Amino acid sequence: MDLSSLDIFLAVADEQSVTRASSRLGRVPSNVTTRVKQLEQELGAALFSREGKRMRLTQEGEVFLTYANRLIALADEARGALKPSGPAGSFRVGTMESTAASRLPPVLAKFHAAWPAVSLKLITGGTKGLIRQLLAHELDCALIGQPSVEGIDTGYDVGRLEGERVFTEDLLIVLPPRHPPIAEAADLRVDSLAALEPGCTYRAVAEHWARGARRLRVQELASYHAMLAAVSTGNAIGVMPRSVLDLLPGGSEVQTHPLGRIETLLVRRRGEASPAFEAFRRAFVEG
DNA sequence: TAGGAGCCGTGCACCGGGAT
DNA sequence: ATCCCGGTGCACGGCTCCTA
Repeated sequence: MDLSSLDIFLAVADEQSVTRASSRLGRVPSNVTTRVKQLEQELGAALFSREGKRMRLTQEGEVFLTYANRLIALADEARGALKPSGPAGSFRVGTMESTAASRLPPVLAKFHAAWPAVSLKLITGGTKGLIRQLLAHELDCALIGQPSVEGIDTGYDVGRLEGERVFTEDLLIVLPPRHPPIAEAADLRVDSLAALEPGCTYRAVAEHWARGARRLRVQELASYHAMLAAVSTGNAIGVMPRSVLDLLPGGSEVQTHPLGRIETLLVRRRGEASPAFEAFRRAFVEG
């Protein structure tokens, strides 16, 4: 088992296609097929199930994926550690959509300028999904939302992860332009909540806030632009940080109700700090 | 240093599945 | 039924490493 075999395995797992993986890797498909088969023979397990033309990871493949990600990341880290000039290699950062839009641009610009040798990959998602990916070694660190209210489980496991606060967000319920002002959830005139995926911390906080007073039907949307558009029609409320609302065109036309403060944490697996992570962390701390 | 063995990548042909 | 696309197998050539 060598690193190139792992690269090939990861590319096929990611693309679910030999042809797309081969094109991404700059190899011919037959070579990719051969290398995958060799790896399967060496491991004594079928990593993929061939379903027609689709290459799907088997259960063994899913298990091996975690290890392959760890091995590749460790190799990158080892190469980076030997470079006196600073961190290098790939660095995978998971982030909430809102953080990526409103907070990260200046941090990323600073990081890229300081460490051009680091190939940074940004993956967006909800807090729960990001934590799962971090624990599965599919990410090197993640920016997650951590509410202060009790009773909301984000999946943040302090035994296996460690993190520090990098931002504080003012979370808002976003109300349609002509909705009367509210003091609590019972004052709502609509029963639809436009929100992102189920693992989104902000969505969980909004649902927790409305619990008991109103049963909100969730309209699941893919972006904050779509959320604001849904709110503007008058049929739904939304939930987003003030920093995001301020960036959206039309954001000043809706009404808001404060939902409290949410910490954004920069988290990593406990005890694992690569040179690239330290450099990334400094980009936040030193502003 | 030269020759052989083994490994790896490429090119081509073939097969099967899906779309039209 | 036909065509197209994607996965696979095989032959071949190039490269590297080992040994005499």
